[in-house]
Amino acid sequence: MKKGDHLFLVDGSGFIFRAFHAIPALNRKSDGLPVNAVSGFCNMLWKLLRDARNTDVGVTPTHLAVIFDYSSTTFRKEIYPLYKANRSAPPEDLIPQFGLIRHATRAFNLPCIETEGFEADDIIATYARQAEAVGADVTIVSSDKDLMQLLTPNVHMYDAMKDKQIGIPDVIEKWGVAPEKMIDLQAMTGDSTDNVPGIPGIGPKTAAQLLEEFGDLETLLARAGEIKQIKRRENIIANAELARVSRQLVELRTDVPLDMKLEDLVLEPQDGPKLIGFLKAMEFTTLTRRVAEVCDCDAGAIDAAVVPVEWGDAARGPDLDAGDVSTSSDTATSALSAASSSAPAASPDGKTPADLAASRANAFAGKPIDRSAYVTIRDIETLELWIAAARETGLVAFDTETTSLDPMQAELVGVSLAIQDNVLSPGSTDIRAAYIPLTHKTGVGDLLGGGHAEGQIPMKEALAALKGLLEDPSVLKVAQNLKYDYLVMKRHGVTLQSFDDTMLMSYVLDAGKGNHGMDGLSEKWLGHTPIPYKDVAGSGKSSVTFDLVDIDRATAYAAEDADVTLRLWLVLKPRLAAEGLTRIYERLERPLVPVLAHMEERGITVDRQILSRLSGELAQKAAATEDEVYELAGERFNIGSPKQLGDILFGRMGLPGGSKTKTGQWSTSAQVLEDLAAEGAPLPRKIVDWRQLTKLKSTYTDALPGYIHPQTKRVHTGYSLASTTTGRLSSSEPNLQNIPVRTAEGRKIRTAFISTPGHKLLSADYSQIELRVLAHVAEIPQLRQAFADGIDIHAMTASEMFGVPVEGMPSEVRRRAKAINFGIIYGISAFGLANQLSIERSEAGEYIKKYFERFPGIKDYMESTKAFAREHGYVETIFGRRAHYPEIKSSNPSMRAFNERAAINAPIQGSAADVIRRAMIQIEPALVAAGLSERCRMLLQVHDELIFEVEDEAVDAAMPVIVDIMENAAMPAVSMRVPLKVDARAAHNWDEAH
DNA sequence: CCCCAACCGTA
DNA sequence: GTACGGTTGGGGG
Repeated sequence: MKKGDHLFLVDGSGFIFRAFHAIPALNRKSDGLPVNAVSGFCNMLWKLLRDARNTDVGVTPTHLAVIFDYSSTTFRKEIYPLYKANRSAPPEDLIPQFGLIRHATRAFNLPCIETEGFEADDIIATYARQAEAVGADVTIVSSDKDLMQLLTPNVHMYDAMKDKQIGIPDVIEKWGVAPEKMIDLQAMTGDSTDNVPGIPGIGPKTAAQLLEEFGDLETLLARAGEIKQIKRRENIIANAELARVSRQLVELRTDVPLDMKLEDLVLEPQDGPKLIGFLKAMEFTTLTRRVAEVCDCDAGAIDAAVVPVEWGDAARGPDLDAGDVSTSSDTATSALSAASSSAPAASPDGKTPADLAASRANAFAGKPIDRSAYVTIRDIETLELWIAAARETGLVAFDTETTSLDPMQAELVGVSLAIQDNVLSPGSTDIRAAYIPLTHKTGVGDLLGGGHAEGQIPMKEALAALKGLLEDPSVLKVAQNLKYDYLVMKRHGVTLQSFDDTMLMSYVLDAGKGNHGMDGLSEKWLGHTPIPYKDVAGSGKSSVTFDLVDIDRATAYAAEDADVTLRLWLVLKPRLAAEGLTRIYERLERPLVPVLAHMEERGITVDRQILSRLSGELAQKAAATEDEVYELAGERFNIGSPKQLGDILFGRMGLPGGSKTKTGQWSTSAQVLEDLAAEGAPLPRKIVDWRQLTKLKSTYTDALPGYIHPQTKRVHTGYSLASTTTGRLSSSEPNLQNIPVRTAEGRKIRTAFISTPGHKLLSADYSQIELRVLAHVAEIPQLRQAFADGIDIHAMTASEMFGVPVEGMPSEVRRRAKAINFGIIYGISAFGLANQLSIERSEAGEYIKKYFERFPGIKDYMESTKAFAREHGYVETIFGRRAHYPEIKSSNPSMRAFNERAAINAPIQGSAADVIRRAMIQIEPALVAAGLSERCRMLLQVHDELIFEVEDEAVDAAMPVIVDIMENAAMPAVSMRVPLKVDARAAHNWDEAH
C-alpha cells in the first residue's frame, strides 16, 4: 500500500445491528429464515463497490476489509469486569444472521477479519493508523461515535445507511470537540450501552465545555479544584479514578496483532457467479438481478449456493419452519400468515401480492437516497418536462411547502414532485425528485431582506401547469397526509383528483403499531432519516417560515419528502393487497379525505360575544369560589396545583381516605374529592366546583375565540384520520369533540356554536350504537330483541339481572345496569366497575358473574376476541378494519390485561366508527342526488353524531335523507342483526339541536 | 423552551 | 374498564 491508495474499513459488527433494527423483519426467506440484516448488509456493500467503479464519486477504494467482533470477551473486561455487562443477548432473529453475513462478505470476495480478544473497533484503529503511516487515505464505513476518535485529515468516516460523510467538522459540530478529544469526552460522559461508567452527571455538553477550558482529561483531573461549580467540582474529584478507567475502555488499541497485512486487503475483482449463488440462496431477487446485469452473468444459469445456517440456539429451529409462522405477532409473520390465508391468488407469472410486497420492501430497505441528485425547477419549460414525464408514468408523488401547519392559514411556498425515472432516464428504476420554489423570499440577513427571490416560476403560471396534472384523473397523485395538501391546493384553486395517501395506507395496515408520520415510516421501511424540518427552518424563537428558507436547502428538504413518499407508496401499496386490506383502504379510508377536507374548510360559527359573556361569569364565580376555598383552608395557596392541594387536604388538614398516585403524590381527582365531600368535609366540594369553572373558562370560553379564522370568521377544527388505534377520528386545534354537554354550566358553551342567519344547525346522532354493535357481534338474543322492540336497554339489562320489573324500576338499579353495559364495552374488570359505582370489588365481581350468566354470549365474545388477538396480534371490526395489539402477550400481567380490554373494546368502538365513516362518505352524494348539496352542509363529527348547517327551508327535506343514510350505513357491506337508530333535531345553536 | 404528570372535557 | 386532546403546574435545562 502506498500514498494515493484508499483503504475502506467496514465496521461489520456495527452494521449488522443497525441494519437489523432499521430494516423490518419482513425480510425473511420463504422458509422463514430472517435475513433483514443480511439484506441491508449486502445492499450496502453492493452500493459501496458500485460507487467504487464510478470515478465521478472521487472516493475509490483500492483496498477494503470488513471487520467483525470475535466475541464479547476482550481485554476491556479485564480492565473493568462490568464492561458491556448490561448487554442482553442478541435478538433471536439476529443470531443466524451473524454467520450469514460472514458468508456474504466472502461471497463479495472481500476479506473478513476478526481477532480474538479485540473488538472490531481496535482492529479498525490498527489498520487505519498503519495505512495512514504509509501515506494512504482511509475511510471507515460506520457511524459509531466510538470510532470518531480516529478521524484525521487522512482518515474519514462514512455513514453508509444515511449516505453521509462524517468529517472532522461534523464531529466538532456534533460533540463540541475535535476527534482527538473524543477519547477524553467519552471517558467523562461514559456510555450506558457499553456500561462505561464515566463521571456521573457529566453529559456531552459539560464535558466539551470542560475540555475547552482545561485542554484534556488529565489536566482537568489535576486542576479540578479550580472548577467553580461546587457540586461539579466535588463530583469530578470523587470520580477521577472512574474517569481514568473509562478512558482506558474507550481508547482504541492500535497494536492489535493482525494476520492479514495491508497488502492482503487489496480490492479483488468481483466474482459474479459466486456472489449470485449466495444472493440466490438468500432469495434477494432485486439484488441478484442487478448484480447479474453489472457482471454480465446469466443469473438463471447459476444455482443457489448452499449456505449453512448456524442457529446459535438449537431450540430455535423447528418453529421457524415453513408453514408454522402464525403464532408470532410481529410484522413479518402476520404479513406472511395473512398472505397465506386470505390473500388473493397468485397472478399468472406466479408472483403473489405477498411476493411483490416482500420484494418491494426488500428493494427499498436501506436503499440509499442521493439528495444531491434533486433538481430545483426554476423555469416553466422544465416544469412542463416533469409534468409530461409524470403523465407518461401515470404516477407522481407530490408535496406542498407552505408557511403554516394549519392548512386553513397556509400560503403555498413551493411544490415538490417525485417520479419513477424510466421516462427521464430510460431503463432506470430509480426515482427522480424536484422542487419548484414559488414564493421564496430573500434571506432576512440580506440588506434587501424580505424581497421576492430570483429564479422562481410565477405562481400563477406554475399553478396553471400543475393544475392540469393534479386534476387529471388518469395520473395517480401520491402524498403523505394528503388531506393537508388537498386543502392547501383547494384554497389555491386546484381540486385534486385520483390520489393515494401513504399515511392512510400505513394506518390501515399497521394501526396500533406506532405513528404513521413520514419520518417514522421512512425509518421503518426505507432505513432512511429524512432531514428534520427544524434543520432547515430552525425551531422555537429562532424558527422561520418556509418562504425564508434558502432555495437550495429547501430543495433538499422538499424534494426528499416527495422522494420518500413515492418510495413508501411503492413499499406499502402491494402490502394492502397482500394483506387483504385494499377494500378497507379504498372504501373506508381514502374517500374520507375530501369529505373531511371540506368539513374543515367550512368550519362553524362560534359567537365571540356569548363566549366573552360566559367567560366573565365564570371568572366571577371562580373568584368567589376561590375565596371560599381559602377561607375554609385557612390559608392561600395555588388551588390549581394538585401537589399543594394534596398537602393541604391530607397533610395539614388531615382528612381521611387519601390515596396516592403512581408517583407517590396524594390523589386529588374529582372522584377522591367527591368521596371526601360525601364524608361531610366542605372544602373538597368547593375545589370540585372551582375546577369545573376554571376548566370551562380556560379550555373553552377563553381558548375558542383564538381559533376564529381572521378571514372566514369561523372555527376550523382539524380532523386526524390516522391517530387512533380503533378507527375513530380525532379532532384538534380546537378539539370540537369534547365540547361540554353533561352539566348545565358546561352546556352553555354549546349555545355559542350557532348557525348563520337563515340556517339551522342539524344534529343527527346514533342511539346506543356501540351496544347495538355488541348485540350484533356477540349475538345476544335479549339485547337484539330489546333493540328490535325499541325498549330501554339499560332497564332491560337491570330487569334481566336483578329480576326487577321495568315498570317502576328504581333509578339506582338502572344506573348500575347502565354502568355494567358500558363496562362490558370497555372490556370490564371488577376493579373498574367497583371504582365507577363506588362499591366493593367483590360486589362488582358478583355483578359481572351474574351478567355473564344471564348473557353467556358476551363471555364467549370476550374470550374468543382475546384468543383471536393473541393468535393474530390484532382484532378486526365487522368491516375488516384491523387494530393491532403487539403487547397482547406481554409477560407483565397488568399490561397484558390492559391490552386484552383494549382488544375487546376495539371491534365495538371501531365498528361503530366504521359505520359513521360510511355514512359520512355516502352523505355528500346523497345530498347532491336530493338537490340539497348547496343548502345542507356537513360541518362536524363527534364519534356518533354529525352536525350540519342547513337552510331553514331545507331542514325538513334534509333530515330524512341524513337519517336514512346513517341508519343504513352498514349496508350492504354488513347486514346488521339489530337496527341502527338515529335521532335528529335542528335549532339555531348546538345546545338546542343536540 | 421542552417534557411529563395530573386532571378533565367528550364519545 | 375503552378511545382521544388541551390546560396547568412543576421540574429540568
